[in-house]
Amino acid sequence: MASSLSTEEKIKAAAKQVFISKGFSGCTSRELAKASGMNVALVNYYFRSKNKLFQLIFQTVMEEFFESMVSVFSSDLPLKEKLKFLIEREYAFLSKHPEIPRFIINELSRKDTDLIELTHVLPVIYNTGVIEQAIEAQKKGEMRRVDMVGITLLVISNCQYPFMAKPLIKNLHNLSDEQYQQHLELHKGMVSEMIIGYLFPPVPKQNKK
Amino acid sequence: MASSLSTEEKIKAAAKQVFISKGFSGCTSRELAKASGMNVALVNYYFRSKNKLFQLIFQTVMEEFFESMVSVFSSDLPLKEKLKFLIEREYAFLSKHPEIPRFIINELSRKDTDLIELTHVLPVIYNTGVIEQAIEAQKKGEMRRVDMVGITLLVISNCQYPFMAKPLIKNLHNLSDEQYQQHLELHKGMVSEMIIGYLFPPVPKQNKK
DNA sequence: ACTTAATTTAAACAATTGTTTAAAACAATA
DNA sequence: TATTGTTTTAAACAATTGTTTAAATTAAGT
Repeated sequence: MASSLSTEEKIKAAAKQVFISKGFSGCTSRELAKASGMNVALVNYYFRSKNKLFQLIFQTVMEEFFESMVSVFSSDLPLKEKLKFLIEREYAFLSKHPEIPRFIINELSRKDTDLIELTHVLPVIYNTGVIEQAIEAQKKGEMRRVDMVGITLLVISNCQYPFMAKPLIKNLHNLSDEQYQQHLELHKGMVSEMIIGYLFPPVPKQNKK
Repeated sequence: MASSLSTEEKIKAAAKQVFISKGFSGCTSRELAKASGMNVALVNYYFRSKNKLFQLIFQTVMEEFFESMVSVFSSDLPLKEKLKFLIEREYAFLSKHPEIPRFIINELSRKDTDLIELTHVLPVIYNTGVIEQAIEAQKKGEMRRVDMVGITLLVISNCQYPFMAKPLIKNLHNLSDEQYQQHLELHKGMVSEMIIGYLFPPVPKQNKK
C-alpha cells in the first residue's frame, strides 16, 4: 500500500503526477495536497513552496527522461544497432510515460521558469564514444553525414511526437484509444526502418575521401 | 497603426498572442486586457468570459493550423510532389508560428477543456482525392502501403517537433538561436528526403497482386 | 438640443491563490 | 512521567483570480 511511504514521499509522488499532467500553472497547492491525501500546510512544511517542489520534481523527471537515452548510447553495440535499440527503448519509455515529453517541452518554454541545467547530460553522451562511432561509419561511407543534433532530432521527433499528439490525431482521424494504440505500434516499425534506411543507405552515396 | 482596429479586434489579437505563448491557465484576464491596452471589464464586455474568448481564439488557431495542409492536398500535383510541397509549406508556416503546435497539443490534452470539433477537416482532406492518389500509387508498387494516419504522423512529427522542442534541443546541445535556425533549415531537407525516400523506395519492394 | 443606445471606466464582488501562523498531536528520550 | 523535538492540523493572511456592477463617457439619431 502507498501508506508505507513517508508523508514527504507521498507528496512528492502525487505532485509528480499532477505536475506532469496539468503543468505548473495548471494546478494549485491545495490540489497537490489533496492528491497525496495531505493538506496545504504540509506541502509547504516539507518543500517550502509550490515552486521549490516543482523545481525538485522537474529535475528528477528530466533525469528519467535522459536516462534510457544515455544507457543505450553507453551499450556495447554497433551504431546502427544502437539506433534501433534507442528507438525501441524510447517507445517503451513513452508507453509508460506518454505525458512526459509534452510536460518537459512545455515547462521549458515558460519564460518565467528558472531553467534547469542540462549541460551535464551532453558530455555523458559524448563520452560513450558514439560520436567516434558515427564519424568512423561516415568515413567508411556506410552512414550519411548527419551530426548529433540531426540524429537526435530525427529519433525523438518520430518517437515523442506521436505520443504527444495523441489527442490531436485521435480527434482528427476519429480513432478510439485502441485504434491509436495499434497505429503507434505500427508506426514504431516504420520509424525504425525509415530512420535506419535514411542514415544507412543500402547503396553508399559517396565515399568522401 | 494598430489603433485603427476596433477595441474588440485589438483584444482578440492581443489575446491570441498571449494565449498561444502562455496557455489558458498560464495567463489572467487582466493580463489579456493589459496586452491589448484595455481593461478587464472590456474583455468581458465583448467576450462574456475568459473561457469564451479562449474558445473563440482556439477555434481560429485550429483553422489556420489546418489551412495550408488542406490547400496543399487540394493542389493539382502528383502525390510525391504534394508531400514535398506539404513539408515545405509546414516549415514555412512553423517559421512564422513556431508556438502553435505546442499550444494546440497542450490545450487539447487538458481534461477540463471543451474539446473542439475537428470532424469537418478530415472529409475536406479526403475530398481532395489524395486517398485515391495514394491507393493508385500503392497498386502500381511505387509507394509503400502506409495509410493516411501514418503519412500524417510522419510529416507532422518531423516538421512540428523540431520547432516545439527548440528550448529543449538548444539547451541540450548548447546552441544559439542562430545555430538552431541553421539546424532547422538543414533538417528540413533531410526530413523531406527521408520521408520521400521511405514512402517511395527507389526499388519497388513488391507488387501485391 | 434631447434622447437613446453603445462604449469605457473605476470600483467592487466573492472565491481562490500561495504562504504563514500558532496551537495541537505525536514520538522519542530522559 | 516530564521534556524534548518533530509532525500534523485548522485557521488565517494578504494578494490575485474571474466576473459583475453602476456610473461616466462617447456616439448616433431625432
